Amino acid sequence: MAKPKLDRKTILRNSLSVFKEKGYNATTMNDLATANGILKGSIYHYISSKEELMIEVLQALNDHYTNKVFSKVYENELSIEDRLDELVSRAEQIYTFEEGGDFFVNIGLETLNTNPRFTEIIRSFFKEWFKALIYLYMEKGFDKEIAEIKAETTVAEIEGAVMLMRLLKDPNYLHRTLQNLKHTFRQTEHEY
Amino acid sequence: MAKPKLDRKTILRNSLSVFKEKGYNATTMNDLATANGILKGSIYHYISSKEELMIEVLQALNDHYTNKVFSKVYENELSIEDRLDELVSRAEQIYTFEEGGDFFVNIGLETLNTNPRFTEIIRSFFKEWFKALIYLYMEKGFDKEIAEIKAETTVAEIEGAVMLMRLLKDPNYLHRTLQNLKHTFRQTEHEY
Amino acid sequence: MAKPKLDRKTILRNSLSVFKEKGYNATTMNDLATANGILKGSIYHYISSKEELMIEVLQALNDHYTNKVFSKVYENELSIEDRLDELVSRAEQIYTFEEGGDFFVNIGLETLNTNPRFTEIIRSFFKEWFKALIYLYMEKGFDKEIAEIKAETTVAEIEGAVMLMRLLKDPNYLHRTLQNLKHTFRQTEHEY
Amino acid sequence: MAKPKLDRKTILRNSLSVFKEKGYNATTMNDLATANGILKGSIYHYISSKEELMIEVLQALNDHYTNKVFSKVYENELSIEDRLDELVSRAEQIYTFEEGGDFFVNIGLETLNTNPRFTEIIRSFFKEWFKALIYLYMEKGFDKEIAEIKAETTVAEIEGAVMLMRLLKDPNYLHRTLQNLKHTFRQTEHEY
DNA sequence: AATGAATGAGAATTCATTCAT
DNA sequence: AATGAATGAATTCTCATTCAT
Repeated sequence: MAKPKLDRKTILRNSLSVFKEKGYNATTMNDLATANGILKGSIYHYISSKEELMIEVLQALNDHYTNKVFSKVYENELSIEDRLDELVSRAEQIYTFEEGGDFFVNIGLETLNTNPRFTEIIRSFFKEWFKALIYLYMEKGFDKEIAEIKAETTVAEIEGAVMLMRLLKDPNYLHRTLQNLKHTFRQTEHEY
Repeated sequence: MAKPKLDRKTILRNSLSVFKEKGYNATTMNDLATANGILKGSIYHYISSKEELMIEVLQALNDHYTNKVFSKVYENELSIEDRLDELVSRAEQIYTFEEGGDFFVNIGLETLNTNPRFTEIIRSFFKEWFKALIYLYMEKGFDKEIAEIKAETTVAEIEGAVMLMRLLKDPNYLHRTLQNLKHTFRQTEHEY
Repeated sequence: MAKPKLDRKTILRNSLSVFKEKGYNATTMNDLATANGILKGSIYHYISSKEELMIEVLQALNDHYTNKVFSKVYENELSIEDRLDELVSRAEQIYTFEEGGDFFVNIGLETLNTNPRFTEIIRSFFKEWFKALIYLYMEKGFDKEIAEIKAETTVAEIEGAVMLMRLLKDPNYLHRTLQNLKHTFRQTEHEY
Repeated sequence: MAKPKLDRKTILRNSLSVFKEKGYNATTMNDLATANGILKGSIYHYISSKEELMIEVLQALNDHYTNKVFSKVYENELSIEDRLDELVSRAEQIYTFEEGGDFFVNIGLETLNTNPRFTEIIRSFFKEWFKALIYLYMEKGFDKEIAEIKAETTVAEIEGAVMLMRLLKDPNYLHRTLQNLKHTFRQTEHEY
């Protein structure tokens, strides 16, 4: 046998893909091994347990969003509106094409009462997202309190739309929601 | 020993409560039996399998919402606004107090790729909900197309808020979202 | 199928017999189930884990020795010499016929650095044995300090003989050792 | 990278040390490799299997005792008493400092019914030990039969004491036993 | 020689389901 | 109906061993 030498990133990506499709409990170690092109027993060369693997996946995703997506919001090169657009586009791209951007919600809800370690990471993801949106809305001129509510509503809307998109197999839900968000954001100033 | 014979409704309610807390896969037949005050072996006197039980639970819930909640929307005794209020209040009550009103979403997402029979019922639930909202928005004067979008957005917002409420353990998300919805609904006419 | 309804004692006896033959690590749950006339999956109706089963076995044995064997030593109906004889005969009977009376030693040594919970029970067994012998030797007129050394030597000799008996498949080791013990005990007084 | 090539003796010593601590079944090839400063896959350059390794370890130990320890007994340079002292001192040193001199007993008991090849070597070790002691006791003037019994008792006492020492974590057991042995040996003649 | 990776045969344990009483 | 017991398939994880580089 040659040496495909699975690197960490590949393993995490392949595993994410399986977890996305089946959720945590319904995913077997066999599923994960197969997705990585190896046999059940071999996956333990790379990970120590199913739970640890999920935690690594969640952490990697959280890091990615925090450092690569949400962080854009604090860079001054673009206008505020463009930064929201950027954030939204990234979200749409992720949710639509990687089919399962609502991973945090899915896993979060499925394991809410059984795996506090998962929940912790997932909460931190949403807090970072809130922070980014609150920052944007405050830059846009809203009071902190209002900005907070708007941030929460935005996230709720996006997550709700993603969920409907998945359940009802209609990608338009998300697209419409995001369009609406961008539109509203640009308009908002006129109201105040 | 005169154990009160378990009636269908009781079983479904008790089972729903367990499924809500643990999800589908993580719930064992033992959990379900215990929640019904009987032993594992006995539950098969009432149901034929875990899967059928879940289907019955989903169907009962769907029936309840369709016939008791969404149907109110078509009754002309109240004003349109009051009918939305009614719908929203019901939602808040259910989601907040029964802590787990997002049952359809949770189970739907968890079993999306593994149990099409569940998905089917869940989809029909959302379609009924949409229908009710679309009807309301059209009564309010919106075009069909706009009404559809508004209905979807409304559901997405509510479901998103419920998710955040559960994940972040903050019931305010939902309350604020629903307040906002009612408010917007009443105001909308002035814009047009 | 009828209902053989395994009672606790039977399970513990059957399991003891397997553990005696194969030791702790080499015994599989399948071995234990088979010895109890059931299938692997069924044994979990009676026990929660292999480790807990072993603990129960050790505890039952320890209780038996403490309450049924060592306790005889403190009853005044017999002469001291007869009480030692009694203790010794019991030991011989157990070690010889139940082939594996050195269970405590075997399991103790095998799991010394891996299962402190086992070790604890095993230590308590030896302490009770010491206590009984020290009592006898003191009744016989020896100083506490001497009695302690004699007790330890006695146990060491018996256990050593049992080991040799097992390893070398010669039951005479034990018999001779015990004979010698009884003999020496009766003679001792003349020396002092 | 110039790793000092592992010589046979080093491997056997390192492996012995691991087997002593964990026993046969609980020792993994990984434990053995690590103890030898190499990785799991590499150990097969030196040995062919876990079982063969254990056999080599047992054989090396047996050779050592037979040729370096027990053989002293037959050399006429020292008095008989000094030869026993020598034997005993060696025993004490080995058992106490290498903490695990009861290796033959431990492994013997653990694998008695599963690895006859181990048992064979272990039996031969005890036979050599007996032979040496019988020789000593006969030189001392005892009849063959008495000498045999005394030899057996001596070994039983030492092994029993070592076992108690390990289980009860008290090194005094062995020391007292050996002192007693030497003392008795020197005294014995006066009784006859 | 050394190693990293892979393998596959079990190991303990869980659990939905069946069934005799 | 209720139950205790049994079942057997599936699941996670371990580990001795093999092998390409």
